[in-house]
Amino acid sequence: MARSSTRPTSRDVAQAAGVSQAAVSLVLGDKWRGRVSETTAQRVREAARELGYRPNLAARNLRLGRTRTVLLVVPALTTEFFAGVYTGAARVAAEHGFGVVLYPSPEGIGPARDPFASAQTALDGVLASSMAADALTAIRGDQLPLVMLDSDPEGSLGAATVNLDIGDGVRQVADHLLSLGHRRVLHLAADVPSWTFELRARELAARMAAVPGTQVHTARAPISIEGALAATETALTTPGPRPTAVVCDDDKLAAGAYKAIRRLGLRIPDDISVTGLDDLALATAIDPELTTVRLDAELFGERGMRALLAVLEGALPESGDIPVHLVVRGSTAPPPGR
Amino acid sequence: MARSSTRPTSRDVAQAAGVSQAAVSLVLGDKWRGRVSETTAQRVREAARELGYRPNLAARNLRLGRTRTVLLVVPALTTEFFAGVYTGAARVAAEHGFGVVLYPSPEGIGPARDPFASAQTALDGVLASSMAADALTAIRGDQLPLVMLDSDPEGSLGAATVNLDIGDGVRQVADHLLSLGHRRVLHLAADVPSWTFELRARELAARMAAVPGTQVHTARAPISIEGALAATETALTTPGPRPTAVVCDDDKLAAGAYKAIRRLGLRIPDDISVTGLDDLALATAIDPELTTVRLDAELFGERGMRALLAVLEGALPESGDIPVHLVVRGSTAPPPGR
DNA sequence: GGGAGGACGTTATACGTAACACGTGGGGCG
DNA sequence: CGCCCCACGTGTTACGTATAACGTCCTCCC
Repeated sequence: MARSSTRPTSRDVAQAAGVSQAAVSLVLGDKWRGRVSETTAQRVREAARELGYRPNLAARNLRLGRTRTVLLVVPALTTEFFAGVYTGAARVAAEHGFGVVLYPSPEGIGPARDPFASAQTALDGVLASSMAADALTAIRGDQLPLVMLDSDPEGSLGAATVNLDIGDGVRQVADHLLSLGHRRVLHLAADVPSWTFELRARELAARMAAVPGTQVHTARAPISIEGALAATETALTTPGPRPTAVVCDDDKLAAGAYKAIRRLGLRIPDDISVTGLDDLALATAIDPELTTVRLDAELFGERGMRALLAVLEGALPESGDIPVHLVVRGSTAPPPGR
Repeated sequence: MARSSTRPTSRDVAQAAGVSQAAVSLVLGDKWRGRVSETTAQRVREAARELGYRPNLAARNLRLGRTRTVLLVVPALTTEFFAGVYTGAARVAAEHGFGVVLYPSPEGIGPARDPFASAQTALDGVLASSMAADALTAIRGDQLPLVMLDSDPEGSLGAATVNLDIGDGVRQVADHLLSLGHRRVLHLAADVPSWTFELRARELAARMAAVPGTQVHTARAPISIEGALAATETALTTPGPRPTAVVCDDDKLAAGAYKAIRRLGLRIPDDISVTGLDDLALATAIDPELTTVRLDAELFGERGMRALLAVLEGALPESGDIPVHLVVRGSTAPPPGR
């Protein structure tokens, strides 16, 4: 119990199982056929699981002089293109027992920083987006210092959290539309179970409800242009008074909404206003340019990293949400007949 | 000389400098103030440089029980948003002497694969995009097995290369426009010194020249919507007969061209056709949808990785360019008056 | 009944680095 | 003149793992 502060080694496992360290290595390395009895192997595996043993990769790499790891150098991370490159490469690598580590040649970080400085690996800590939920259990298993990005403060596993003030962004959108005179709004929501999207729905509904006579209908769509197109088209052709504005959970959904609206022969923003959230390049590529909420992703990353570094030093991370700002462009206007 | 096949260790450096291994560690670790004379330190640094010494990170990490490396978990790599997150995080981390390794929670790679399997680090090999040129010198310094992605076969440092058949893509674009009847074309070129962009210009010019009476003018723009907008507007308002088609080096440039054309009061494709290259989500978000060349990024990644694995096994990598396909959408039509 | 060999493990070692704990002269100071 | 301490290093160790090289029994067969 006294040594619970340090990670268990194969020697600890050996002691717990009453065997030598070598035996542990053999069993866990799957090299024990005919060298260790089934029952002993069982006992070793049990002990390893109980102690939460994870091999020290630095030691293994040193011993083997090999890492089964490959570096993928890409020009930057800003392109969807290289996202696909990574996906394909990682799949094949995984099939061969290799890992892939990304080194996105950073534009903001001085010229030609040594790629290998980024690869010292085995980890000191983790900065995790709450949307990568399935990876979190594995992370917690390692008891590594953890900082969450944009996570439900209640459900963040006790880890420190850095959040964008998305709730305020949604309120800004609502206020903007209300002040233009909109009262019937369609919320095009991302069909993804995530705290951040629930927050958006909640805040939008609450803010609109503060003004008498407002209505918010909701349509759900997967985060893709086609999905948003279909959902929007369905929602806008439903009988009853048509919404005068569509509030989208992100810019990509808004791009889909544009296509649906255009397909119905309506004009943006004359017949119907549209808002997004993210302020991607996409927002200014489409016509008219999209009124949206700008999220300062770089600042978000900076703050997250600062928090993690603070945790690593035993200090208390800076708190407070990161402010976001509404960017008004050409996709919003007063509702027709006003 | 005989041991030139294996990487030099700090002990090799020590021997070359006529000091102990400990001294080397002190000098290179910058902990020698008042412990080692300036002249001796000089000698050690000299020897290290001469031997091309690089510390073994696995050994260092093992010794220190610490890695100064942090993991950033993101939902996927497909969002520009998290690209910004990475940039900001990496900048701050670098300021603190930390590296960042990306673990893009892979959608295609089975559920919740252990993030730490990807982090075995120190590298066996490198898969490098030719666009990350500034990083390449550092890579070569380590003599790691290397496979280049989309690189000039002549200038790839002797490394194996996996290429998309961009040249053929450009030829398909040219043939498409020619068969529609276009004869005056504006080439909106990426203002980036890179083999792949030179190739596009060369192939386009060659293919168009095969038909008598064709003209290709060139405008250069940085790869951004605003840059492309400005360059296109300038090019289209130049005196003389206006081009009937704009061939863009990628989809983002095409989005900028759209805005310039619209600003000039022209219609796509009635007055002028536009083509892109990449087939990003952007291509179907804009109106009309963009005729472009689809690059199979995932396949590209797969082929690259396969090649690298082959090199690591001492085998000969599969050769042959990866085919690409023209996707005809609504942005191209016969030229006006035809 | 004796030796060979399989079943089951163990002991010992090396990977390359960082840093603690020691030397060892020589010069300054009392 | 004697002592101490500083300048300049060196010897040694440990980090945690994988694996080669050894034991032991016990069984089985001649």
